[in-house]
Amino acid sequence: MGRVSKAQAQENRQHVVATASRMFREKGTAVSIADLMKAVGLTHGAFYKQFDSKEDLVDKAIAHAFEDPAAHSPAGLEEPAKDHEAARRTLIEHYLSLWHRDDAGDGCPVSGFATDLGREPEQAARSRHVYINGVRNRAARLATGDDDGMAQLCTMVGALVLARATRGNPISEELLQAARTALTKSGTGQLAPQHRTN
Amino acid sequence: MGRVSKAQAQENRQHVVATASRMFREKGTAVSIADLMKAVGLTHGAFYKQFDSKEDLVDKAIAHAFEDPAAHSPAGLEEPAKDHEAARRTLIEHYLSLWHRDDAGDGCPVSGFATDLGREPEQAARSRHVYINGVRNRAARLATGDDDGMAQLCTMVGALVLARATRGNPISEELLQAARTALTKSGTGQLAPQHRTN
DNA sequence: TGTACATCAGTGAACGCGCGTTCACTGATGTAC
DNA sequence: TGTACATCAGTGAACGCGCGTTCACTGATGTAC
Repeated sequence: MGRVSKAQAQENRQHVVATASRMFREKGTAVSIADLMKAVGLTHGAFYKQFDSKEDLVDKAIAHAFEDPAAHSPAGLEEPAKDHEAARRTLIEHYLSLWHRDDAGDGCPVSGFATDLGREPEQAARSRHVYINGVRNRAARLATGDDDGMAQLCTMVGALVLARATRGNPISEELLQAARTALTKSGTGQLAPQHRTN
Repeated sequence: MGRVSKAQAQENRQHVVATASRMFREKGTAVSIADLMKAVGLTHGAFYKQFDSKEDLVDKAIAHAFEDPAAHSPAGLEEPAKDHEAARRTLIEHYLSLWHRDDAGDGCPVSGFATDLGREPEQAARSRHVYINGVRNRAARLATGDDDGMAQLCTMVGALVLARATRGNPISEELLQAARTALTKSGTGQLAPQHRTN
């Protein structure tokens, strides 16, 4: 295959970033360039025509995940909610759903990249400021009258991370339910369906 | 170096497991056998005289982390506390301390292995039952009259993981403090010192 | 207790493999006239 | 608008390197007599 049109090249580039963004959230940033490019449908040699290095791609993939609207508001949250409290409840329900537990690739990058970023040396990780903005943003959406939302975000991230680690055992669902109850003070005893319905 | 005494071999073996337990919590289970054995002070060839495979070691290292008393009760919690509520408060204070944020290797394995275990295929990870016991155990120690401790554990794990991911930015300390306040309803505004004092 | 020999923890070179990265090459795209 | 040539996204082989694992070898330990 010879040269490809500028528009096609741009499209391929975005496809690589979007795919990396999903694969890194799901499997960690250790996913290899060969596997990534295979998933995109290109050969690994093309990678370096588009990116300086793997590190460069990791930065761009993390930034992309935070711009991905699906990661912000999965399922039925696309249209802006009537009021803050309704939006807060919807966010909690989706965040602690079985769908979100089982589909980390399309899920929240705050949970998806937390451990990988925590293991990077402090001065490296140029994407840390993007991550921190994401944390503040999500906390703000959880804020209530007497809480800035940060403790609630901790509860949600912890519940998701623990539910993923214990998947296959009943405690996984119990953790999600316990967090829901604590955050809404009115647990329904009913978890959201496993897969997206929209 | 020729053969080594049975006692010495046993000691070396335990040293490898203990070191792996710390390094895996800090850097993830991707730490190489070469690096691990170097840290222990042996050559990598000796590894297979003691363990079947790296997977075997990972299982043993995770189990060891859950048996490590320091991981259960860091700093001044060695002696059994007078009552459950005092023990609960002490656990929270230590869990959300700067020491715990900055020393993952000697820290709680529930936080340290959560993401690694979450990325393992469900049927693999023979150490998952050890992990689940650890989760139940810690939740029980946080339980109060109207809460089984699971939502609180989510808050603590989330706060720790997020504080590690954002280290170097003020939000890291804010997250720990927000979680403390939420869990004790009496935040002191004062974080524990960075390093162990005992 | 003393000697002879088997055991086996640790050594260090080597294995095949996958990693991130480089590079000569291809040929359709984009451009200059 | 048509022709000639430069550009450069994508290809696929190759690079050095570190990975998990194997193996012939060493020599102090452990044991049999």
